[in-house]
Order: sequence, then C-alpha cells, then structure tokens
Amino acid sequence: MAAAKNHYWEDVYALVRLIPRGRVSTYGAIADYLRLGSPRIVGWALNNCGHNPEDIPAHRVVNRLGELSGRVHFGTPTRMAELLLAEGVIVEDDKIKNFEKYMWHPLEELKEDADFE
DNA sequence: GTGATGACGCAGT
DNA sequence: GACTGCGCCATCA
Repeated sequence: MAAAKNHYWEDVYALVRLIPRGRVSTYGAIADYLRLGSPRIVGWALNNCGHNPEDIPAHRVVNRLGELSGRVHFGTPTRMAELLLAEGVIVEDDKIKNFEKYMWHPLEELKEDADFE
C-alpha cells in the first residue's frame, strides 16, 4: 500500500481488495489496521465506495459478529450472501457460519508489510 | 457552524 | 445471555 493518504478510504479499499477469496474481515479489524479510530469510518468509506462488488469486494467485510449488516446496500437483500456463497463462505440466516474460521486479520496477515506508522 | 446520521464496537445493566 | 446506551470519527442537511 502506498499509503498515499489522498483519502483514507483509498486505504480501506486497498485493504478490502487484499482480502483473499473465501475469507472475510470485519470493520473493526480494518479500522484498527488503518488506525481510523472508529469502525464507523470504515462503514462510511464502503458506503462511499460506489457499491462496486466487482471492484471492491465489500461483501467480504462484515461486522464483528459475522452478520451481513451491509447487505441492504447491495441492491438486493440476498446479493451479499450470494457473493459470499459463491466464494465458498457458508452463510446461514444472513450470518457467516464458522465466522472465526473465515475471519481474516489484516494485522496478522500484513503485519510485516505494514508501512503505515 | 451546529445537529443529526451512519455497512460498528464495547461496557454496563 | 440478551438488550440498551454511549463513544468513536467523518460527512450531510
């Protein structure tokens, strides 16, 4: 990440794109990695992303409970679940099954590549 | 410039 | 164990 800091949400998008297929992350993890200070900022950033799942896999970002809290922003209530299911993530009742197993921690995975600080 | 809102998270009850 | 309220920071009205 170049950490261009043009807009903090650019870093959010970059980090979301780094989420491997079949994995998911949380707003809190992203906010913590980017030092945003509040997970709400991540939510706002994704809301401002233009809703482009093909460009930004926002469907891989869920709240800390693994709930598809942002599904309503995907056009259809089931779009987000469909995208996750297509990647092999089991979604049950709008919640990710075995969420901890699919959880992707940026601080754990990118700690050595972290050039923020 | 102030108040309200939001794809959240945590502590307290 | 579930529900409620408050805090966090940035944007919009």
